[in-house]
Amino acid sequence: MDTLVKQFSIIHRHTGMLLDKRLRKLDIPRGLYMYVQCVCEHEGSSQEQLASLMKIDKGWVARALHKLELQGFLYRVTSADDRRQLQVYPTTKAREVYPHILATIGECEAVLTAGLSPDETQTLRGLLARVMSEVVKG
Amino acid sequence: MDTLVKQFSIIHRHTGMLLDKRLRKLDIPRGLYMYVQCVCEHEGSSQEQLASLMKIDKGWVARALHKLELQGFLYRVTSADDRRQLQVYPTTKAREVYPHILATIGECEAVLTAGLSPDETQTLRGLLARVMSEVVKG
DNA sequence: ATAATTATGTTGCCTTGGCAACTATTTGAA
DNA sequence: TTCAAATAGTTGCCAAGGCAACATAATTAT
Repeated sequence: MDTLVKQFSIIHRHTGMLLDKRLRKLDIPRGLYMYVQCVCEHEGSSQEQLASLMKIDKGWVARALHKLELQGFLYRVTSADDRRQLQVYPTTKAREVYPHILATIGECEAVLTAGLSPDETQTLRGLLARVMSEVVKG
Repeated sequence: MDTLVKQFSIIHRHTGMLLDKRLRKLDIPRGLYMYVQCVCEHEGSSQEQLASLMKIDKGWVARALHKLELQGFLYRVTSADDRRQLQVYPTTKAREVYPHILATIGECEAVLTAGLSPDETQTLRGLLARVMSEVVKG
């Protein structure tokens, strides 16, 4: 039996490949889908907040959002009450693509759970949630 | 509840950070521990075989093994019966560091499973093994 | 036996993402 | 009030890894 570390590594990398293949058809920059998703679901959040939601380095978040802004998926406005903050909003383009992103994620999850019963899938989700909360606190 | 895709992404990235922190103390190039481990456990395999065991792109495997060879963790000899193949062997340095790698992986797994009972951990391993076999076949 | 195909490894180019240093703003304390 | 500390974002640098093109060697078919 493999180690958990190895299992997570393999699953994550191959899930990424599945997503890439499917997202390329929509005109979404591969690997940036999650920023579009997150911004659609948390309109007006600051970059720091988005980084914390996704548990991703704020430096990379800044770059990713910049790219997506250039490509017309979102826009950023300086917050009125704290001029350091940028509030991020989705454009119409993002909102149009959002349901397709959800569908794509759904397809990938269907692949991941193809060998599992609905009950087992639920068990897995729960266990992962608990693993996640341990690993993020280090 | 987060999507599985997101959960796997967060867990994988943060597990990587845990490993990095610990491996830096041993003199192992961060992120290359798994190649040392794999070569110790499958002496004499070709690069193609190692890539397939780890489900990692052979191009990156070639580069990783080259680095590790320069740092004295392994050596590669052209196979006698197929002169295209390189057979990879661990050096004494690798064998010395191997138990520390296992210990480090163990520590990280302890963090991951800190919120789980032994039974739940076993369940998780089993579910992940099945998810893995689905995702690698695409 | 030679030509076409397949297999192995190498390399270039690309993206994701972590870390650290830096700037600018805001807040809090002397 | 002014000066120090905390906070938000940006940028440079680095590593991991996927993909495709390539060279060389082996295999198969003609």
